[in-house]
Amino acid sequence: MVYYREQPIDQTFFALAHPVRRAVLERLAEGDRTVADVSAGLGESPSQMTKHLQILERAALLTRHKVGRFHQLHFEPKPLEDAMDWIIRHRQFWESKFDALEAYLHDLSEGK
Amino acid sequence: MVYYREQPIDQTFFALAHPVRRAVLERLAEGDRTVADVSAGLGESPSQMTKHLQILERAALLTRHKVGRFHQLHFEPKPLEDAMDWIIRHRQFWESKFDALEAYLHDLSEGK
DNA sequence: GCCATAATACACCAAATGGTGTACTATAGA
DNA sequence: TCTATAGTACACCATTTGGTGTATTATGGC
Repeated sequence: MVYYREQPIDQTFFALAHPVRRAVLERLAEGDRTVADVSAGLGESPSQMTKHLQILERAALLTRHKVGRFHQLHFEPKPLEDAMDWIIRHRQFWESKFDALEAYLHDLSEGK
Repeated sequence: MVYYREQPIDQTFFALAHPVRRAVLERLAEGDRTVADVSAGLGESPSQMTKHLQILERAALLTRHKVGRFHQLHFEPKPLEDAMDWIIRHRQFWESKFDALEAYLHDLSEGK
């Protein structure tokens, strides 16, 4: 039975809350990779990588299809869109971001 | 000693991974509120709300200043900007989303 | 069949989270 | 001062996570 993080967006935000899992997504955003490929240089044990990948899979941020011994991992952007939608819906936040953009454009137009 | 979630953005994404904490932020985005105000109707015990608020505070998503017995909670958008920046940096994702965002901004500017 | 490799499964542990209940601190108001 | 209220602190528990090491499954190449 699953007790915590019942909503899909809970899973999404939680999956993003670890630097190794974000690094995996960054690599997958460039194209499909095997488990060994996305693991390279991250300093994680194979067992721990399996767990990270399961958390990303549970969040529907990646899917996989097996080719022989290899698992080809595929990035799925949909949950990320939903996460971003939640953030964007905070208009007060968005407006403060808009002001910064406006100021940037203003400075740009004055050649600063 | 703190073992997990050392990076600020880890704290941010983790803080967003619970529906009650997101509900608190949604209320605070409308203006400063007391603890009782943001807790109303969420079905959480006072103790648990204290913990949720500490997680949001640790993520720098809220600050507080005390007025008599009341804690005025204040929404801080900066970590949310950083979280959004991380998502945006995934160009593959961003391109698929760009059209929708553009339409959203257009609607916003027309007061819809 | 035999061996190497890709990846997961399982057992184990420390630490953090989600949640409850009770006690405590601080302040407002009568 | 007495009492009610706002909010936190603390103790306690089950579950999950982060992490390690070892075993197992599956496939490919010889």
